[in-house]
Amino acid sequence: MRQVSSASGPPRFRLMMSDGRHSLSCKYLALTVIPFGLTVTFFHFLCSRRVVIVVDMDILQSAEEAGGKIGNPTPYNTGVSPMKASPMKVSPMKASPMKASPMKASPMKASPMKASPMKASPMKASPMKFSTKAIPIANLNPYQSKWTVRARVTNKSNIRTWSNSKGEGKLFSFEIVDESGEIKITAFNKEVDKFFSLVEQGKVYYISKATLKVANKQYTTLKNDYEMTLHANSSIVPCNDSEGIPTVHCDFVPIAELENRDKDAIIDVIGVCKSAEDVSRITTKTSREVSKRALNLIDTTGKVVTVTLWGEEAEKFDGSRQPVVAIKGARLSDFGGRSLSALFSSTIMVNPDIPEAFRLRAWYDQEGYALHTQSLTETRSVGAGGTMSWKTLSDVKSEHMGQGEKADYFSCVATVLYARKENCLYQACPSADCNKKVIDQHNGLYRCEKCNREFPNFKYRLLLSANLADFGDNQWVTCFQETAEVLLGHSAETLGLLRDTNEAAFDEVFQRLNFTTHVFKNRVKLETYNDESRVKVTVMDVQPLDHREYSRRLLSNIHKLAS
DNA sequence: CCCCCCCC
Repeated sequence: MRQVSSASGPPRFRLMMSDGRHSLSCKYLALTVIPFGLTVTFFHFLCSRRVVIVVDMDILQSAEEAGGKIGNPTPYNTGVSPMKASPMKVSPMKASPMKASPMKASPMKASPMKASPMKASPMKASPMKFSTKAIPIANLNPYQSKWTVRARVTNKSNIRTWSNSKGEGKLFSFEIVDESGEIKITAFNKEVDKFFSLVEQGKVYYISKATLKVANKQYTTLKNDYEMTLHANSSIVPCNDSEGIPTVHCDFVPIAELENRDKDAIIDVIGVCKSAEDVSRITTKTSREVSKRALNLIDTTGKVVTVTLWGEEAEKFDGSRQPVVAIKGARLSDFGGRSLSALFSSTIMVNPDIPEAFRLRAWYDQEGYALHTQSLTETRSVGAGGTMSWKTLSDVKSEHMGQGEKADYFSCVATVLYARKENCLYQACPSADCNKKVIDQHNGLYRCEKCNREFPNFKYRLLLSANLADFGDNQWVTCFQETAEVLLGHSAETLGLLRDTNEAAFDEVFQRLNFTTHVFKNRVKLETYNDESRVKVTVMDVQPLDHREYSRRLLSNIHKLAS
């Protein structure tokens, strides 16, 4: 943009713009800078070609820096330029006069150039025949064509491409809401170029001349029988008067309440992101790669729930400062008990400017952070989906655990009284994934019956029997490779070598294990061998004891017993 | 005209 005159009266500029595909050179543009000056981010102007142009203030600033002088801001409705009529007087903006609603400085994205609605603007096709009388969204139907709605964009998608037997192309969609209802709007191909950057989440627009069709209920959660498709003559014009147009409305469900909701329910949730996973890439069943990131949200109910974000949302999320996260339209899953998954149609708001968020922030910073929390989402559920619960060793017997069809699982805090070093190591088949014990052929070869092969070598594996005790009982358990390595603090390989070369050091490893306390996760199952049935307890996981957490749990148990 | 909402 270049300033071409700046006498008294509004400055005039020559405007040249490019969106990378089209370029436009307007003759002269009558600029009327409104009093809020540089704090205003967007202007809506009409140039001599009767094209609505949205100009970012940054452009004006860079124009100024580049040598142009913008001059003192003049009130928008003074000093009508040589263009005779003030642009505002003929523009659809009339219905929403800027003078009546000073725009707030808003942190909008600063690249209006990306896809400016120039050249191919709908305004050109039918200049200024814009009805300013908006009708409610709820009154829209496919049988009337002359309508305008005034509504707020609530959920704008990214641009997506498709390719199938019917062809290929790109599209984006968004949802709009007014006081009467909501509707989904989709733009394809050329309309993507035309409208994608104009349409901003949270902003209010006049929208007209789009095609209405019956919505496929299979794909929408919106309460409307119809949806819109934009076409070449469709018009979307920003409206600065958002009075009476609702903002995004959320019905937040307290996290503790999620336990009582049905699987697959679409709900709104808000919580402090207490912790978040790193982003990771997973491959879906249809072998597509996608990013995911799980967040743990806590609210004043003291309960935590895991929410999974996908794709770009997962990648860009920053949980490092424990932000308040609100999600509109997450889907409730029964994975791990109760968990949530963001959908493409979900709106994810980080530190939203709403009272609930401020309340949560204050609560968390003052007390929530210290709370001993309980998650609705049972992470790391070892075993076949069964939930882990805390048991004492006497519970194992008194509750007849492991006697049923399926195995039972439990966690316990227990102390190793004794671990058998005899036969704790065996010589296993060296091939990957086969841990079968090999038979020493005493000719330098080891035979694996499972693989039906002889190998010149073997690998050591651990099968450790240990006696665990807590305050009420004791229990023999079996630890296989991984858990035994954790308990003994050495790899099976090292232990095998130690046993064969330094028996004293080998004994010392076992001595050190005695009377150490850990958190054990176990599997209990009735096993029958040679017509003899007995309950076997297998250790699935060993973790160090978190004394703080353990004490809290004991206190909580005392509390329950006392009440 | 899309319609993907996934993973443990």
